[in-house]
Amino acid sequence: MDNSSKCNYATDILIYAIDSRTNDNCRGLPQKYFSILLIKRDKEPFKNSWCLPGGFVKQDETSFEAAMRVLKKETNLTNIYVEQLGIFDEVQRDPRGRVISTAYMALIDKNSIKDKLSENACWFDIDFDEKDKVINLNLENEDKIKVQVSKKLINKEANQYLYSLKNSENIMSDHGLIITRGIIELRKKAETTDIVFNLMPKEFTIGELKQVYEIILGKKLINSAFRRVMGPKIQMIEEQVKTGGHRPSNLFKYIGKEKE
Amino acid sequence: MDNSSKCNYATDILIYAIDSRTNDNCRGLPQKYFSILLIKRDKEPFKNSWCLPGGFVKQDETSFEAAMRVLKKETNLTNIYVEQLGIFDEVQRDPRGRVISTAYMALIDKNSIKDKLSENACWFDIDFDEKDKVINLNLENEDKIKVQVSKKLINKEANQYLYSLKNSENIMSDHGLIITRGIIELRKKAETTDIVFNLMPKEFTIGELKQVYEIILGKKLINSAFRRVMGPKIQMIEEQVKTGGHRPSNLFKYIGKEKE
DNA sequence: TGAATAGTGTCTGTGAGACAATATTAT
DNA sequence: ATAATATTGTCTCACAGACACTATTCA
Repeated sequence: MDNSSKCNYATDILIYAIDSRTNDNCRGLPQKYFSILLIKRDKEPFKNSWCLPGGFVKQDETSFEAAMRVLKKETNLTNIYVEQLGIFDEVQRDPRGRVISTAYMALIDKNSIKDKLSENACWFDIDFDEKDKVINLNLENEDKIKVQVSKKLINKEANQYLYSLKNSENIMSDHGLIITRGIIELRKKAETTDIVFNLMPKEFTIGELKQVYEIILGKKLINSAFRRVMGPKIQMIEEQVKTGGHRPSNLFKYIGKEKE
Repeated sequence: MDNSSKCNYATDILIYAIDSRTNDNCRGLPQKYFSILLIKRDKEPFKNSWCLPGGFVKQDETSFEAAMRVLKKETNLTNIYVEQLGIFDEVQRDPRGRVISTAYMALIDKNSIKDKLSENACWFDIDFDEKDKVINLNLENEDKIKVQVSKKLINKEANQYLYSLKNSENIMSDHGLIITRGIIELRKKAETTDIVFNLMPKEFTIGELKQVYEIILGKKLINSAFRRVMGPKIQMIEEQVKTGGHRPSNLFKYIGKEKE
């Protein structure tokens, strides 16, 4: 076998979580933010830009194992939801030469992180705006990262779109595109599965759950309909929580669908 | 950059189509079969086994471009539905050394193939049986290929399963697993999108369309409900077809949903 | 008291499942 | 006539959207 098809093989992992920060309004609930963990690069190429946690895949491991290794290093977590997003293999995506990367998406409950983040890691708030043909993604914390992705329908039957990077600032190569694809995938699954519960703590109120669904789906939900749908999937716990100047709420845990 | 993460990079393409063969019953409709195109290997490793069309990815092309190149070579088709299925990168999957492969799934209308298949290519009928924890896949034509895949729930919330190869006969390395994953993906999309129309000719009867849906979904559908759902997506054409000892049927074409 | 959220009730329309009934052709 | 499929109609039930109403807490 000759060398003509040899590529450097890397992995990148999207670590999404929900951040909860108190509001100005003393009676209101804390506001929730959808966020992603990024790393500040300390060497070339893209020095001082932000990038996804990741690295090269070793000869004796799969990209999944490599992604788990990176995840554990950054968050010290194991046993969480991880899904393969796909491969990113544009010829020119890395200035160092041909580097292809398998991207994974992880969903975590931020409260479960006990250790301090590494010095160059940082959670960014996600502002995601999907229009007909363009997606604007803004990530904000220490830095402001702007990404623009164009969206083109390529198969009407299967509702298949082609996403491609238009601009990106302060972020390595195609990582803005990968993040966008992850959010789209998450949104899609949020509408058809209970994937969102992977972002929740073990115990939560229905109000919190609804907040998280609203952030992920990018739209307001109807209260009673939401409760009706969630009802069979969750179970009340004895304890209650008093969160401010309003009626206290019950805590629930996820139990899955009643029948299947 | 050292050589420690260099992999041979390949692509494999699942080419699915519907085959239509006349029945014993002179009044009945021709029976439809779900089928896949395989290639008989003429060299080691796995000489005389069957495998997916594929090959190595060149330095100046993406895996998608490589897959399109293979697809054109085997079928002389372009401009058809193709979707990335994911990467298969188990360390031991190829005896020649580390070879990773990005798999694509293509759906075609078999009637659109005008050229003769290459000598070592052959369409296999698919018999797919998904049980609770095991999937049995049998492919039949010149040879009989048997594949057994185990299925394990790994995330209840997202309805995420891990599929792994248990046995496979007459087929190269993990290609039986890749085919299985493709069928599962197709089934899932058949329930939520109009992806099935990619397997249909431009003009078809509702009966034919229903037959194809029934093969893909692996279950019988209710006639009137099927027509009700398909109604807004299709449009009648002037011509009719007389297909046997029964009322002639109208021809339809796909137009997509009325409103969106 | 009133702001803010928690939780319940109810009306209505849509859409799927089930099944019945009619239509048309070739043998 | 009869087998086989095409096509239409209709009844019921479940469920989602919409919105109103009650409950409870703290400032």
